[in-house]
Amino acid sequence: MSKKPARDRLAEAAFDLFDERGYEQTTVDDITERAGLGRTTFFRYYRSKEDVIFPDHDRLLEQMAERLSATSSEAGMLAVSDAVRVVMVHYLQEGKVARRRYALTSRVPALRDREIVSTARYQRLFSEFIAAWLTDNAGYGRSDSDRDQVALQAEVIAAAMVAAHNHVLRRWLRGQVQDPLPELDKALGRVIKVFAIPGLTPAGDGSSVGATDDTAVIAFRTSTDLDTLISSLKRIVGS
Amino acid sequence: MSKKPARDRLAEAAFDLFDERGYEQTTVDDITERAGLGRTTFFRYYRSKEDVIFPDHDRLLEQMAERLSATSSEAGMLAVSDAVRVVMVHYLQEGKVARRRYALTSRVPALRDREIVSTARYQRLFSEFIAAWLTDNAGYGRSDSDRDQVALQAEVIAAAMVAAHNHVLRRWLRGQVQDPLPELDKALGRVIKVFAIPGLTPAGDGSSVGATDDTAVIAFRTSTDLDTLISSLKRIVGS
DNA sequence: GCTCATAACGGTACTACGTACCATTATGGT
DNA sequence: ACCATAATGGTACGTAGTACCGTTATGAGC
Repeated sequence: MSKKPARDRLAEAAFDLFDERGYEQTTVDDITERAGLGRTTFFRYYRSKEDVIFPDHDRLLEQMAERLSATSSEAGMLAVSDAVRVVMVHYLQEGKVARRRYALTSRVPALRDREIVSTARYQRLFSEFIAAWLTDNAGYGRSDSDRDQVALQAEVIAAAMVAAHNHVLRRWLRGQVQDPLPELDKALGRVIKVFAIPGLTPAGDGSSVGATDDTAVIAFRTSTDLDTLISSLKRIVGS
Repeated sequence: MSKKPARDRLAEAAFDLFDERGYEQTTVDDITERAGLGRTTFFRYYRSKEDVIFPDHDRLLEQMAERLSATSSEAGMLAVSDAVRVVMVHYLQEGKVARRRYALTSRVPALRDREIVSTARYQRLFSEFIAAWLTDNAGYGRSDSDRDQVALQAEVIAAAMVAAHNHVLRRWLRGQVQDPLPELDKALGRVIKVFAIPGLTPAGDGSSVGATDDTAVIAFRTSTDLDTLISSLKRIVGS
C-alpha cells in the first residue's frame, strides 16, 4: 500500500473539498485533515491556498521564458505563436483537471482574479520578446520615439495574441470545441495578419520598415493545397 | 478646527505610512492609529487594505458601464475610445495621487496584481460592448460560428485598446509625456485602423474575415528569392 | 542489522487581515 | 431638552500565511 506522494494527495483532497463545499468554505485545515497530513506540509508544497489549483504555473512560465530567450530573434512571431501553442497544449494535457479548475475559477472571484494575473505574466513575457524582435528586425531606430513606438506596438500585439488564445482556450474548456489547435492557429494568424507584421507598410510618417530585413515566412498548417498557397505567396511577395 | 472627513484622513495616513515604511510593513492598526480613528472605521470606508489605494475604481467602472450602455449602438468604436479617454482623464485629474499610487504599485507585487485585475474589468466591459456592436453593425449573422467570430474579434480588439491605453498611461505616470491625450488618441486610432473597423472589408488577397476557410498565410516582404521561399513553405506546410 | 546524515513531516505560536456584533458617541431637527 | 439616526469605537473570532523547532522516516555505507 504505497501511498501517493504528499503533494498529490493534498491537491486531490483540495479539489474534492472545493467541489463539495466550495472554495471559501474549505479551510487549509480541512484539506490537510482529509489528506492525512499536517498543516505545515501543505504550505511546504503550495505557497497559498490558491496555489493548489495553479500548481505548475511558474514552471510553465519559466519554461517559456527560456524557450523564447533561446529563440533566434529572426524567428519572430513564429516563436510567439509556438509559445502560445505550448500553453494551450499544456491545458490539453491536463485534460479533466483543467476543466475542473475552470469550473472553480468561473465561480470563485478570487480564483478568477488569480488567473487573470497569471495570464498577464505571459502577456508581459510576450510583450518583451516582441519588443526586442521589433527592434532588431523591423527597422526601427534607437531614438526614444522609436523605442516608444516599438513598446506600444509590442504591448498591443501581445495583448491581442493572449486574448485570442484565451478565447479559444475558454471555448475548449466549455466543451465547445474538441480540437482547439486549428482554431488557435487561425486566430493567432489573424492577429498577426491584422498587424501586418512586419510589413508595417510605409506609415504616413515615412518610417520605412523592413528595408534591411532578411527572410521571414510564417505558415500555419492548413487544409488548403500547396499550389493555392504558393500562388498566394507569389502574389504577396512578388509585389 | 474642523477636521477633514474620516475617509480622507485614513487615506492620507495610509499613503504617508506606505511611503515611510512600505506597504507590507504597515498594518491597518498603524493607519488607524495615525488617523486617530478606530480600526472598524477603516473597514467601513475601505473593503480592504489594498482598497485604500484604489478607492473610486468601482465607481468609475459603473460610470462607464452606464455610459456605454446608454450609447447608441451605431456610435461603435467611437464610444469605446471615449470611454477609454474617460479613464485617462480620471487619472489626469487625480494628478499627484495617481503618480503616488503608481510608485507603490510598481514596487509592491500584491498591488500590481490588484491593478491588473482592475484593468481586466474594463477590458471585459469593452469586449462585451464591442461584441454587441459588431453583431449589430458588421454584418455578422446569428449562427454559432458567427457569434464566436464576433466574440473573438471583440476580445482581441478590447485587449488591444486597453493595452494601448495602459501604455500611454504609464508613460504619463513616469513623467515621459506631459499631455498624454493626443498620444492616446493616436494610439487608439491606430488600433482601430489596424482592425479595419468598420467595414471589416476583405483584404486584398480575398480572405474575408467572415469566410469559413481555415487558411492563413503570412508573408513578409523580403529580399529572399521566391524559390527559396517556396521550398521553405513546402517544408513547413507539407509535413 | 546498525549508524548516521539528510530529507520529509508535524506541532506550536504568532502576526495580521477581514468579519460579526454590539456598545457608544456625535449630530441635527423639532 | 429630546429623540431618531448616522457615525464611530471595542471586542471577539476565524483563517491565511510565517517562523521556528522538534520528530519521524529514509536510505547510503559499513
